[in-house]
Amino acid sequence: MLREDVTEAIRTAVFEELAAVGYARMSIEGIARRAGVGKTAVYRRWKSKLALVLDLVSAVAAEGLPAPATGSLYGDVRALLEVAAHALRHPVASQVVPDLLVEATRHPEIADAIRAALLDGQHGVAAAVVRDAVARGELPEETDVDRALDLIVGPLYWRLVVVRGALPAGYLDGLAQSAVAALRA
Amino acid sequence: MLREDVTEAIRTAVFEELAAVGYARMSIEGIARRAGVGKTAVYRRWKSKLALVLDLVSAVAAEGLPAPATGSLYGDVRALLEVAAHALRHPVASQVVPDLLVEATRHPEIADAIRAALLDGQHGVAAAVVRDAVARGELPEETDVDRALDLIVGPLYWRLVVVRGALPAGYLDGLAQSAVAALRA
DNA sequence: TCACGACGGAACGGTTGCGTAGCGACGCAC
DNA sequence: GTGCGTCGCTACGCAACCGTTCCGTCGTGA
Repeated sequence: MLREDVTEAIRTAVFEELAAVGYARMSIEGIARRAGVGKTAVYRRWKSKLALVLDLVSAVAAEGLPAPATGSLYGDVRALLEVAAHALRHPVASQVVPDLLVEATRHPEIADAIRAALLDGQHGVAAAVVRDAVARGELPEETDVDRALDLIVGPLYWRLVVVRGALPAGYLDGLAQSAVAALRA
Repeated sequence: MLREDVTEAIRTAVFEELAAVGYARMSIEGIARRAGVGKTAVYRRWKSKLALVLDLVSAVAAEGLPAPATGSLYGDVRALLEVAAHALRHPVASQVVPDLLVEATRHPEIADAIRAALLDGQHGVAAAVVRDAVARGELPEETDVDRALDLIVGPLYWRLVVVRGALPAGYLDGLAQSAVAALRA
């Protein structure tokens, strides 16, 4: 019986290590060190760094994403941005996500895991939002879900992760407003 | 006198190595190997991996960015997107840029270099586009340049670098149209 | 022609991480 | 109380790079 508290300590350490040094530099030794655990304890649970990360990403995927249903396109978009901003402002997530995205181009398994954990979930939520908006007559029938996602999340991701700029009060409101206008165009 | 052809071979190798393995995994030995050059030749020119990369990024910065002046906001935005899409579809750039952006959070010097090389240039171009549009009455006086950049480049970056999705025909046209609508909202 | 300097290559000692093995200690089930 | 499995820890041989040093070679300018 593997001790659950040790397993949890390792999981936590992996996230911290991933944020601190990135996937490429992350080592099993470093994880064990940070977790206050022997290397053996890690190897007894996962066979490699890749397997370890894939397992954690999949665990995140299982959490799911709340689907907004506020009754208006603006409301739904605003809610979606709120969730996204909350996630991307988290210091660990905002570091780990782009790091793994880059690494994904070198490891197809990571790409698959990220797709399943993040992108698919987002796509599902966006599809529901678009479907509802079409039903209400707020959007044309032929609205493309992927394009909608680009327009809604893209600007926020750019600001928070690429430029790493501030998020002034009212920014999300304006962004939601702009996104709705963009979707209608 | 350092031989220019050797210097150039090293520069090329760094870009390739950066794209292939990323900054974290990149080694001086690997660069020299790829360039078909002795380690000595590299160390004779740059004192470290960081100095080497900073020098290359600065060189890119010196190239500058063309400022569109098509006479309409839509035309300017469309042109800007064309340039950005061209850059981000380049296999090396689309790998190196996000990699260095992540690394920038760990090395302030890289953050500064990237800012000088890419973000400042973009900001300048966007400022000119917004200024012209305001002068033509296409945009309100108080339009924020950073927000405009988020709305224009964000969706494209998201699609090309994050989702790594295709760029169907007419996508940029639609995106430019949406961005203009978003800016006016 | 000759001296100088950059060249590629090999080797140096040192560090770090790999994945594995063996250690005694501890805790839990029977 | 006895055994079994996991625990943290140390050590192993191996590999990759680090940054430096010393070769012998080659091209160029004086």
